[in-house]
Amino acid sequence: MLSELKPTRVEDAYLRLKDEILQNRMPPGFQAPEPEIALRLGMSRTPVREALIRLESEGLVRLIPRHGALVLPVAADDMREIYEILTALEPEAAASLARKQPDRASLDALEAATRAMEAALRDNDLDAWAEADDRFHRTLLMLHANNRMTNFVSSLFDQVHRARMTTLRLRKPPEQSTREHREILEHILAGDAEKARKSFRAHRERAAAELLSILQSHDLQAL
Amino acid sequence: MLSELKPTRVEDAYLRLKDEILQNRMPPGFQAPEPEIALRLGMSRTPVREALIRLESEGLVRLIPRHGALVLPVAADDMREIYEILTALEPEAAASLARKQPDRASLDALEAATRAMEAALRDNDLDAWAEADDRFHRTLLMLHANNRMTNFVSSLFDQVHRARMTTLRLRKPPEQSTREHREILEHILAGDAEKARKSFRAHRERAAAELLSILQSHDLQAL
DNA sequence: TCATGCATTAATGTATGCATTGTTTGGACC
DNA sequence: GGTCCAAACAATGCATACATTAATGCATGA
Repeated sequence: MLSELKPTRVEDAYLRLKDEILQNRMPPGFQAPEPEIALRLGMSRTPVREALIRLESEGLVRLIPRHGALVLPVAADDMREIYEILTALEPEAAASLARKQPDRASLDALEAATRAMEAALRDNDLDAWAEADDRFHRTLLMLHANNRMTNFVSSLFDQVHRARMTTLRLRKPPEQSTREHREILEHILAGDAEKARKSFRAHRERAAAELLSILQSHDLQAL
Repeated sequence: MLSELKPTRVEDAYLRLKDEILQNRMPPGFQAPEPEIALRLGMSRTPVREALIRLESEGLVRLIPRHGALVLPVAADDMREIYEILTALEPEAAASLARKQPDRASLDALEAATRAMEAALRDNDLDAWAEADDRFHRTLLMLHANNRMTNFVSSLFDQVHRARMTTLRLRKPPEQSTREHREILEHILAGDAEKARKSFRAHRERAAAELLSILQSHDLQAL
């Protein structure tokens, strides 16, 4: 009845374009008209158009009337907006998770991500660290069971992805950040909602400040 | 150069459909295929399609493969999701506004909205009250200058709009809510970020509890 | 050289066409 | 009457066509 198993071109275009943007193969400032993108993707304008609209609603791209799609930079002010929202939402999710006292199994994924961060830190493998960090945050969201929040926050993660990749190597090893994740996890495990919230909030506030300061000191106004 | 002043059909379709949904002229459960909607709006499927995609991303509609667009109900669990997010975000905006100490002029709109609520309460004009309430919340967001937050929260307001319209008349006059708005405003004016945050949070938590309890006691699982 | 305006080009917004595929209907058969 | 199947129907996803209109290039003239 409801198969739902047919990969549509819109979906394909969406995923491919998003990937190109996040991997910086279509860097900020890159601009192309619909027909050109359609040509590159080997499909007609119609599905490309719909994919672009979606990317625009997620803040990765801007559609400029006669100039095609522009891959947006993420400027310092965007970071401010995004981190402000993350600072408000994620701690809420963490607190609620702590309150819920989910079964150990659900938390295994969080535990695994945290361990992966710690291991990556030891190995000095920044890419692995970033991946694990991302996984931690996304897992936490999933466990929290608020779809609207999950989707929205995910799109924010995507938006800062490039910036974080850049700054990753412009800063000291993320020891503190790793410790904070462990701490948050402990509070969740202990079922202490208030501490979880506080820790997470501190984590985000520190991360935001650090990111902004790196951007400024390297004069990276926009990524 | 950038005129930006041409009403497009997509925009027209979007606004008209959204209005019909919010005014309950297309009630939850209403379902129609693209061609039919296009016919009703007097345009081709293409712009209708794009408008529907947008409405879907805002959570008002769901596109079901062979059955057209379905106007979504807002169920109790959706309320939970939405209010949880509002409870986290709006107090943040209020706090930051208090911190910023904006010039009196910017706050006039908030003051006006609050006064309008108080007046509407005296006159027992619930529609006017609801309008003023909505205006208060939207104004606060605007003043806060976080576009991502503004847009997202606005879409959440839209989603609960119908439910609030219904419950409006199933409860006692919103005296407490009105008082709370006044209180929040006072804290902002006084520049007390923490109190503003606390008040707003309490406001949202109470409102959420009230709404959910009304829905339950009237057995309105979804609106 | 630089500004001006016209002709050309090209991108968008929208309509329409078409193939695919799921849904529904009308019987035939039990 | 109920069930099963095939044929007709219909909606979607995508391609393509087209009118509009902004951007661009170029020629012209100051």
